Amino acid sequence: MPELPEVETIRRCLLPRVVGRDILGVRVFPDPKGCRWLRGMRSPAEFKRLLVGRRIEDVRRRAKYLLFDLDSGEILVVHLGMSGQLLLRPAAAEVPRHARIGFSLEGGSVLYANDPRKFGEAYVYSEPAGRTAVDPFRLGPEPLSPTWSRENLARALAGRTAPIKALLLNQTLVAGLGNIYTDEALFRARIHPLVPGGNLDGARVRALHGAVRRVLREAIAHQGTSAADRQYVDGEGRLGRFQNRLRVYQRRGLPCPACSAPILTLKTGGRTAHFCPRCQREPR
DNA sequence: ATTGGGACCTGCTCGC
DNA sequence: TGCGAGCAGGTCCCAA
Repeated sequence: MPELPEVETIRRCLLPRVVGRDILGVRVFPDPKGCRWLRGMRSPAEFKRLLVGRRIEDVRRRAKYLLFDLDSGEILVVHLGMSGQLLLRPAAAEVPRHARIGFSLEGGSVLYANDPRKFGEAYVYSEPAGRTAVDPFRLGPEPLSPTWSRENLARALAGRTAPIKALLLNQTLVAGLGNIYTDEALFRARIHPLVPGGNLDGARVRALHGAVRRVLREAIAHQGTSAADRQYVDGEGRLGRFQNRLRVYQRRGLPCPACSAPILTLKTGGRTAHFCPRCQREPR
């Protein structure tokens, strides 16, 4: 579910609500098949030991990862996978249906990791021994960073034969884009999703670089995309609003906002790409 | 090395 | 109304 704008929206929601608070307790909800959420940790007990009594000093984002800086110097790393949510609720409120972890915070609230599909993950990064799974710090550049230049994108694409759609989804080339925003950026740059990345000339790389930044900024300004299944909500359970501004994603068969041709979809790399066949020229 | 396909899970929607 | 197939925004792993 959550791509860079959704994770950033969650971060901004949680920041004033959790920073400066102590973690009073950690509850790991039992799962008959094992809690995949903690697969990066040796055990739930180890996870709790590293967190209970720690104060949250900051909440940062790296690509689609949320990083909770702890007063121990360690970092609670959370990735929401496809269906994960971080929900802040009063301690007396109902436990979310798919709760995997509950972090009880000073002040009477509980931060729940709620995730029906269990693709999410949390672990404490305590350089280097505590981390055994994903390394969030070996991702490609942040697309909204001032240092991510169009030359940087051009270098990443040079010589690549894979479809540009697949390359934009590759987190080591540029980090934080998922299926929604790759489709939306390619539409805005008028590039067909199957064009081999290395075939893009300077003008099109420049257009793509600008489109990626614009679409991400606009999506953050609208609190992310809560698409058809409405799974994405921020820490207070609020929906995003960018779904009203999507131009191609989840608009198959609807008219292109630029030229009115019906939006088409295709499959590439196991993902559905949405595009306008008239505005985004077929590669040859 | 790069590319492409499948696997991992559960819940929801759609068509019959 | 009920059922199975297909689909879903992410990442990892493997084989070619």
